[in-house]
Amino acid sequence: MKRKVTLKQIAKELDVSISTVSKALRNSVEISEDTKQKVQAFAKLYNYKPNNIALSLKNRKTNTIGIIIPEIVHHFFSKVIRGVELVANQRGYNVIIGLSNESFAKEVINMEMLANGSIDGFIISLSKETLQLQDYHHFNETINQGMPIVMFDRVVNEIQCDKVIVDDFEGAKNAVEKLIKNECKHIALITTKDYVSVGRLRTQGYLEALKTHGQDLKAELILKLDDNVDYEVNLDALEKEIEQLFKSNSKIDGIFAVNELYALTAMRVAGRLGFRVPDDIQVIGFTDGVLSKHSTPSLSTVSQHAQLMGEKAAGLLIDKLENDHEDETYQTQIIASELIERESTK
Amino acid sequence: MKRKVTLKQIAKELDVSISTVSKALRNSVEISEDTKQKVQAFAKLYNYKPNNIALSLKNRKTNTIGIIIPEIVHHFFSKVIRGVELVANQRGYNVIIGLSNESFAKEVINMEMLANGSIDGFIISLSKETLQLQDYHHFNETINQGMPIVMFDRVVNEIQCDKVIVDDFEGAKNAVEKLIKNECKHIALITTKDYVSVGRLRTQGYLEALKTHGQDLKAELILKLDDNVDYEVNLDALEKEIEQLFKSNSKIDGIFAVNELYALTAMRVAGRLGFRVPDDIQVIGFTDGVLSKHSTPSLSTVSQHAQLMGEKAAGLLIDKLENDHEDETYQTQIIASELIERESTK
DNA sequence: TTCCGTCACGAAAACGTTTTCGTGTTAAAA
DNA sequence: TTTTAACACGAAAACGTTTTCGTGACGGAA
Repeated sequence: MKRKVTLKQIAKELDVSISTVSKALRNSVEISEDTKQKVQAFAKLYNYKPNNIALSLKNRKTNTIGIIIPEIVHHFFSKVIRGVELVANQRGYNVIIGLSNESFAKEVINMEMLANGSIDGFIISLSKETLQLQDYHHFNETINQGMPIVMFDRVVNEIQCDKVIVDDFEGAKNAVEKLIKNECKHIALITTKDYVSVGRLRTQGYLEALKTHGQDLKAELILKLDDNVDYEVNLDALEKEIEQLFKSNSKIDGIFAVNELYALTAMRVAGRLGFRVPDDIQVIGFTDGVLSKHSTPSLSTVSQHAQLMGEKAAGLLIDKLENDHEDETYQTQIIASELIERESTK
Repeated sequence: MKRKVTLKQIAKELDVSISTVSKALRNSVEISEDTKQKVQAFAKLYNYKPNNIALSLKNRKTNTIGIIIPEIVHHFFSKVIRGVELVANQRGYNVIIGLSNESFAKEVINMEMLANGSIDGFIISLSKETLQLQDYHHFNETINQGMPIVMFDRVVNEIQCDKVIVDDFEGAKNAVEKLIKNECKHIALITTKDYVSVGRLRTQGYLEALKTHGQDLKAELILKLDDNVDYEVNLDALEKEIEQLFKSNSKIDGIFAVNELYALTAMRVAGRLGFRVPDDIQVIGFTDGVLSKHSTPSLSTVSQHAQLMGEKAAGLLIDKLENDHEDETYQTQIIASELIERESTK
């Protein structure tokens, strides 16, 4: 077992100073050709690679970015990570992940753990609990210490930083307009409670589309679900809620759901109740998920371009890092969503 | 913008030495109560936290583990990561990710990038290309330098290290036996080419089950797909292959597929060809996926307990790290798979 | 011969810690 | 009064780099 070789060891072996070795390896003009050759050959032989930690300490720069997300077993977030990793790698950065698990406390802990020198900057999507509590001190403190943050998807105005979001409002509006254009007269909305910013915006998009096209808003067509319930493990409850929606509104002919699971479950419940999709009821979801593509019928959906969001976020962060934060202005990049039409709409 | 405060700054401010500050903060008996109080109060006020990088350099221990996987937008792998992150966090470690994207070169690059001091050990699942090339030098070099590796799922005998695998053979055998018990007489296998170890083992499980129960093996019932084709983006091609399988074997009444996508697609194709699932054809997949649960009919499947695999892998790695690698023996932990019966089987 | 400039290299500081060892002061013991 | 021990603290090394600055040797110019 050969431990990694250091400059010091090379220096000793070759009977020169550490400085000489370092310079020789970096091809400094200060060092004679002879010595350079000798040192470089030796280094190659022993597969010398500079120690990253030492470099980080010296340069006060880790070339690592931290990404904190609520959940990783989630198509959207894993695609974002892929985007982040892609450009991070291209630009010589590593990616370290922290999962908040939708918990405020874990978000704070994770950030504190990483903020003490382990990384150069953060990419973050807020946990639901943080959104509820509206406690953003940990972000502001981090920013105050000179560590840049880029937020994506679940963002919040109270924090001054770069942001990457999808046009939730427009995306939802387009989706609902599509349903209207397809002659749906009674479009239901399945959404979350308002504290999740994206849910709120998508709800507003729905409202706006109705308003624009002169459909009146019927409160009984809106189902607001408690997003704290994990319907992924509690599917029955979700189905009951949706079934209730159908039963008290027999004329529903269109559904816009703010995420994939809601949309899919709505389709299934509709089918069970004897409705045909898309003939009787058309459905559009909001997501980057894998379910939409593979369900039968496949689900029309508003794609968020998650990977692109990750790429943009990483790009923004690294730009800021390499400009030495000199740019004190913050930008919000909006990624255009895209309506992907599949079998659940006409 | 207040930069993070260091020991040196505290020392200067309080007019004591750096050593004194360090000791005071660690509650050393060498320091008087008075001084301790003063220092600790000051540190708290300025929110002093030791710099991780400096600690890493000093202790030659980063408390970070690297996980290298072929793909992150994948239910199985993201669940593994969740498991890894869970126990890593519990035990005070961070997790840094590298994506090989199924490429040998990227796997090597990623490992080299991390092996130079950034992490204490690796958790890895091999890329397909690595499995094909059978070039494992980067693993052996890493291990030789004293950095422990734990492999999971896609492992290989040539590398001496701890491993965590699922009982692919048994899992497949059980699944096929379930089909046999449910009176399937013509069970087809949809699998990958043999270089992916897990595909090979599952295939063997299928063969073994047939043999045990006296069914003869019909080569035309086995569909070996080229796993290099990304059928996720090339669904049509996959459907065609499977359709071909059905058409040339009209008596198929059971299907065992080595992953979720194959199983799901088989169900869909079967449906299109007029077969009813599970009445005419029963289907079992192999996966930890989300598709199985939400498809209609929902898919019976062999669960791999991905998160548990991640937890075990992290546990093994950290154990080895904290025993100072003194334990020179390697173990292979086998996670029992579990047949989850849903609607696609009787 | 003297001076100066170039060449090739080494010493040392710095990044932020922890820890070992040394040392000056004070109080108690002889 | 002298010796000793406890106490409280500081200096310095170490982790592995990079970089600035200093310096001795040597050759050429004056």
